[in-house]
Amino acid sequence: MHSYTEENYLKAIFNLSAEKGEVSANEISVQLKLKMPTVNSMMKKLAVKKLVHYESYKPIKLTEKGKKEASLIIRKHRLTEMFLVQKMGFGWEEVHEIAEQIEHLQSPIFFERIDALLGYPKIDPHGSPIPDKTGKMEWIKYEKLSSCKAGDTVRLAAVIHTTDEFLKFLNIRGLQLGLKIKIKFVEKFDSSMIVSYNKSNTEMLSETECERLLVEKI
Amino acid sequence: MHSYTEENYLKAIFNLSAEKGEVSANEISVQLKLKMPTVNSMMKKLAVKKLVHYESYKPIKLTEKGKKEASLIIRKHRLTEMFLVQKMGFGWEEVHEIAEQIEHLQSPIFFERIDALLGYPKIDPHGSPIPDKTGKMEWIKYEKLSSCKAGDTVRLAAVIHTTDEFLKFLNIRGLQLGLKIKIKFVEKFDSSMIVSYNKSNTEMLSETECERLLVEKI
DNA sequence: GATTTATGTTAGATTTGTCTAAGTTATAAT
DNA sequence: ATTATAACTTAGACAAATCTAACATAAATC
Repeated sequence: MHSYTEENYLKAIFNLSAEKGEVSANEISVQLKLKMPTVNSMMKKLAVKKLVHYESYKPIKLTEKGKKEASLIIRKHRLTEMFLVQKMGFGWEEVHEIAEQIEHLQSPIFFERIDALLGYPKIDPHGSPIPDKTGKMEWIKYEKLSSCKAGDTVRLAAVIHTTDEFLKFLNIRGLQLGLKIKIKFVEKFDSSMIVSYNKSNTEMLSETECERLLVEKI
Repeated sequence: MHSYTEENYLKAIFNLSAEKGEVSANEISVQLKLKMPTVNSMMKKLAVKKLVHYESYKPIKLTEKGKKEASLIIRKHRLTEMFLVQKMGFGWEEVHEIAEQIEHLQSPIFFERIDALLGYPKIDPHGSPIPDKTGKMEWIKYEKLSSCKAGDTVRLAAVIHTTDEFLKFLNIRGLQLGLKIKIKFVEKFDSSMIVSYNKSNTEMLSETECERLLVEKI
């Protein structure tokens, strides 16, 4: 179908344009660690294949076709991450790199089997939604922890902008999805929070950290 | 390390030269479905990398380094096949194609985990030995079923020159590794055999089929 | 509004892995 | 032993994906 390389572009564009619906060529080049002319020529190629809307000097958007293709790759990525955690005993901080490779496998039966063995999961180990077979994906509307107030009690639902380091940071503090967290205090000048959970733990979380934690109010 | 393409050449050369210790460029081109000049230029490249011994108009041999690299890819392939069968419920006829892709993953922890989850298996689902981490592999010296005589009782130990079709053929007849088989009769003119197993089954196996079944005498 | 800076584009080179066409060497057949 | 066939090599072309250098446009700043 599409090359490994094209798939990586589609995924990058999808992720980078998640909020605004469009990306600059520059952002893509930073994300994929490629030079701008490389991105430029790939955009022309993807435009010919009707995967992106591309006009000179304008931001890049995925077409409907492009979005679907990207979603299906992300589906494979997230199913794989879930399988690695649930069935192979990996930590949530170990799975990204492996899934980056497995997501490109061309084998519908392989991913169908993973899906079935996992019981058709709706979210991945980081709380991100897994697109369905048609490429549809729905983000449940969680709040950022950073937007909560002192006194709120919330449940940790997802981690965004995950890096191995941040996930290890959460591991050390015993912070995992589903955990009930009580916000004790919000520092005025830097928006850091004092939170408690698991009956005994009390921790300070910086604003950056709170921006990356999605929660649902209880 | 080495490219996906180079890995496929190494594996092909390893498999094709298993018996004689050397291969012709022509055999490689047939195996990989590539034209001869393509193979020729790759041989020069692999020779520069000290992975093969190559001299004009002479058969191709893997160097020790080349053998080790090839064995480690085959190790990943066979571990993967075992995992797909034992842990994911695939049939032995379904796993080759998937393992062909997974064998190229660059992730030592992934294959170490597979190995551990399987309990460090020594053979794959088709009875082929799995090389160890240093690339060493030992074929237990099985006999071909075709070399056995009427009256012999044997245990099915491995299937060689496997194709999906042949494995499905065995599935239909309930022939699986470990099975005790009694040779009832050997037809003189075509070397086909009448065998019985599982108390009730009696089947005729052609010479070609018997050549592909490795057994140990009981 | 003019100028500087950041972003985007074009042109052309490079690497990898493939091909076809043409020529060379070895092997098989008469 | 000569010839015919099969196997191998060389030369040169091509596509994919990358790069650098030079140029063009848009955005930001003064």
